[in-house]
Amino acid sequence: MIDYNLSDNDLQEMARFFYVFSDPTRLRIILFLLSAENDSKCVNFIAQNLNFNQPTVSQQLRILKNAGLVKVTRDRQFYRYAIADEHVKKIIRLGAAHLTEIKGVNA
Amino acid sequence: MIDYNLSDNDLQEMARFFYVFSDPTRLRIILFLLSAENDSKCVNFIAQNLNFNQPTVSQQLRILKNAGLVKVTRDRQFYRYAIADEHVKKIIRLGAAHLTEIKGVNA
DNA sequence: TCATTATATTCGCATACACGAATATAATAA
DNA sequence: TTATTATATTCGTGTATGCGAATATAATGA
Repeated sequence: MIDYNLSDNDLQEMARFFYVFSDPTRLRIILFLLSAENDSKCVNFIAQNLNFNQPTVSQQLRILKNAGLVKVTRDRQFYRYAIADEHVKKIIRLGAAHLTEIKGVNA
Repeated sequence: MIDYNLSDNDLQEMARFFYVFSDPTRLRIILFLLSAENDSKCVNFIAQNLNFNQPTVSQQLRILKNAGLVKVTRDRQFYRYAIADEHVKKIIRLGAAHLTEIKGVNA
């Protein structure tokens, strides 16, 4: 089922994929985008709602875009971002499951 | 289903969880441990098979242990490591799925 | 006890990263 | 055209990280 002999290249790509989810700021943005998956959100809206600086949001969205996890649509002078990969939700669910498990053990 | 309002603390823990999977060396070790899940493997065996230095393997195993993803058992002077969290396999499968999807798009 | 083996730990270094200030770009509006 | 708005990009800085050399620790064996 699992390929245990991935190439160095594949391994690097996989690591790069998980890297995207290894930062709290990016996770916060991802969760925000997931929270209303239907309507995409522009940069300043995200920044204001999550209390981040605009460049911070812009930079993290670029990382998400390069990883193919968000898609951008242009609406006049706005860039609207939305989650583009269905794996994102699954990954977040796994992360949350791990969280509750850890918590359950310590509680 | 998904909690979109996680605390900063939870977010940090989740990020820390995904961070573990964001390095090719750690992924290689994880895959190797998963490849024969039943018998746990000692450090030098892993190092020799994967062609890594012993301290490198030791350090990465410590990260995996601190994250609660591997368990250690002592066998004489050997420390034997094995995957301890069932989420690991699911995460790897998701990463592999993302890989093949990316490849499929570019092929 | 002394040597060997297995593993962990420390340390230094090169690299990657996140972020905010400043700036650039681009579209809209007056 | 000029001002404003939205976003991207650049740059500097502090911090985290991975790794290998060297060393420490601990168990076994002679």
